[in-house]
Amino acid sequence: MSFASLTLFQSLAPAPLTGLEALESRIIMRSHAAGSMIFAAGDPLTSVQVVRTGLVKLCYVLADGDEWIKSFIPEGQLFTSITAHMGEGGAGFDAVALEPTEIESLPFSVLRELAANDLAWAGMLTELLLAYAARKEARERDFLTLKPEARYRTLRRTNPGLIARITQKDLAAYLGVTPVGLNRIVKRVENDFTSTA
Amino acid sequence: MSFASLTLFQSLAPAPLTGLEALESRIIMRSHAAGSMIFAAGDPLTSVQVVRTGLVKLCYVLADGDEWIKSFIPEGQLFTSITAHMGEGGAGFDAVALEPTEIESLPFSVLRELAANDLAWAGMLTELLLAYAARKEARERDFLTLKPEARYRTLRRTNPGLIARITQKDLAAYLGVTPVGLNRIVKRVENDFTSTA
DNA sequence: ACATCGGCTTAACCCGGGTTAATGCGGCAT
DNA sequence: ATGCCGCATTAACCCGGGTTAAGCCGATGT
Repeated sequence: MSFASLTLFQSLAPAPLTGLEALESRIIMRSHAAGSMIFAAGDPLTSVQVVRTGLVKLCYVLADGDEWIKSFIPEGQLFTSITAHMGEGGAGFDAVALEPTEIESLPFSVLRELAANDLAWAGMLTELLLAYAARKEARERDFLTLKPEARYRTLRRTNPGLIARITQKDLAAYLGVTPVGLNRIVKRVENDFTSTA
Repeated sequence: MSFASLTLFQSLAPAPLTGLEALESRIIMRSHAAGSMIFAAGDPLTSVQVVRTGLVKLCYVLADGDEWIKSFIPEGQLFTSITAHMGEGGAGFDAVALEPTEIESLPFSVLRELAANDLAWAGMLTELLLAYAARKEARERDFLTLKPEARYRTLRRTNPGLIARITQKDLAAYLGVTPVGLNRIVKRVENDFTSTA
């Protein structure tokens, strides 16, 4: 049986991975209804999660109740809280299912163990972190160099599929504007397209 | 002789590193005058840089000439362009010395070679990337959840030393506001402190 | 000593997005 | 079928930071 996480790891490794059975036996599958919380900020988190089907949002919830979305995780992608694995205690954010979602969960310690003893696994981990760092860097760049409207236009161009799957409210929280603000932007952009066409 | 990069790597490795001589022999030292460019966006970049003394800024320069600062690299820190090592071609940003700066440069291929054949080096690379990812994540979070004034207040609290070393113009480019905008913020914050005191 | 240049400061005006609030709509539960 | 709740939409007003422009100051070069 081919779990999503196994093929994901294989695809990243510089050489064939051994010990997949050891990992496979530690995988736990879980289902989450749309809207349900997978883990909350502060929860102790010892595992890595792979989304098999569905969609997850990772979000910071501020003291005043404001919610800002760090990222969306669609099927086939992995997520975890980095700081939780650096001795900082719990997760740094909430994870919430946006659709009926199936998740594979496996202990981070297993992965760390494999990487500490096997060069192919260590190489896989490096690739994983490189890709993650590149994504975070791209997002930092967007926040630094683009205004809200340009951020929306960019996302609309590069990832229309995501926009179609989520609410405007969540999209606003991801882009760093309020729902009302985003609605204005969307209207403006639509007008641009219909009038130009 | 103990190069800065060697002690840096040692401090991150989960186990003692071997083959340090191989690396040491490939280190090139370079001096850069204040204001001089270390590399430009688009330049092919095959090396990793460690700042020994001085201060470097990494910045995106947009088509319209606007400059936004991705990060400041003080002595003892490492920097490189991640995307340049992922087959994307050149560096994604400029690197400019802000002070008289001495830099150790070493081929990334050497590091990759070591990591591909030695678990301790692979572990070091993992730690390095984890720390980097955590920093980028924290900055993303600041942009997402804080307004410009709050970003300035946070930096003022957590890293006053940096503020003292750079111009207000560069600080503005780092915080994502214009120089005029930052100047207003600084004045406001100073007033808060003197009137409360 | 002088001119130059870049960064800092301040002022005036502009504008995009924040805030609040009202309305409408669609999905869901009972 | 009905009531409810959360999201989308729209309007009115507010405000922080953007823009432009002017004056100032200190460092640098001649």
